[in-house]
Amino acid sequence: MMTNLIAGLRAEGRRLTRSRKAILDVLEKSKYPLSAADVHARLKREQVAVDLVTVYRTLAVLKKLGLIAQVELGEGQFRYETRHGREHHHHIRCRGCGRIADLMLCPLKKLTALVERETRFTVEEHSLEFFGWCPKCR
Amino acid sequence: MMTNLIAGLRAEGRRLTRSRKAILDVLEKSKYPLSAADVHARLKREQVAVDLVTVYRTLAVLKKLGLIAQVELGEGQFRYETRHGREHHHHIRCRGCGRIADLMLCPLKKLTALVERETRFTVEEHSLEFFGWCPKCR
DNA sequence: GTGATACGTGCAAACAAGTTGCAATTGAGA
DNA sequence: TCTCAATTGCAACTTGTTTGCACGTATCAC
Ligand SMILES: [Mn+2]
Ligand SMILES: [Mn+2]
Ligand SMILES: [Zn+2]
Ligand SMILES: [Zn+2]
Repeated sequence: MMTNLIAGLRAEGRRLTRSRKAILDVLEKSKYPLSAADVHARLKREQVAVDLVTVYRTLAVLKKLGLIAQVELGEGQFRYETRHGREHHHHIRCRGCGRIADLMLCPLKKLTALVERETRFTVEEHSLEFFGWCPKCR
Repeated sequence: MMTNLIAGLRAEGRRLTRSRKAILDVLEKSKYPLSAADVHARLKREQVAVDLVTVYRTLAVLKKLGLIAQVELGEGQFRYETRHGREHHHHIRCRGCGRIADLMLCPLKKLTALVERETRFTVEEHSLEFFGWCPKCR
């Protein structure tokens, strides 16, 4: 991951900084996608002083480098999760407590061709999220 | 649809108003999901004076009544579309021009049981959106 | 139809997520 | 170590959405 980060940054003439390492590290350690505010809060907890604006800017860079993925879960905010070492997958969010769990499967791998035929668009990406109730909230 | 609206409203002790009819009507006529601002702009174009705040409040009511669905397409805003007379379906959005097209299929109908087994959540809903390039932008 | 009343609306203000301008700081190559 | 463009922090801003409150109006009982 750090290797990908360095390589990606250099390829665009960008620099490896303490903030960037720390932010990517926070995402690597999380079991679920984090919002910019989440990342910022965790950095603070770890005594890493990084401004929220830098978090936003860094998330944009990491996303452009393809190191993290942006996720939308109906909350009116974006979340981000690392792509390193994790296969393409999706999520489910509890409508009671907000808990987010990974769903390590994707029924769409084979469907791209069909979607392209139906819509006449070229498909580049997709998002698939589920909403429901976790065992505790049910 | 107007029938559903009246019935739904009454069931909750709410009233049928000019604004609510007009907003639902705008959504019924649109071929793609609209943002609150979109709805507001179309009302203005039709000389229907409704405040943007009322649009937001009405969208919330219609959503609660199950008459409209909320859609997220990676834009940092919500869109809404009527459910009346339209089967459950999904969308694709062009990364060039922003055009949104319906995709009248859902590969997930049979998948709920599997998702519930995998995650131990109860599944209530899902969102599936595609991103790519339309013929003109490709 | 009239009146009472609770629901709905407009306007201003507040919020919240995310972005931008700019001066000061710092990573990376020479 | 020096140079300089990339990065950062801070303040201000933009955009999408929500809230408070006084006034307006749909609905219902009479
Ligand atoms: Mn995940
Ligand atoms: Mn649609
Ligand atoms: Zn997938
Ligand atoms: Zn579906």
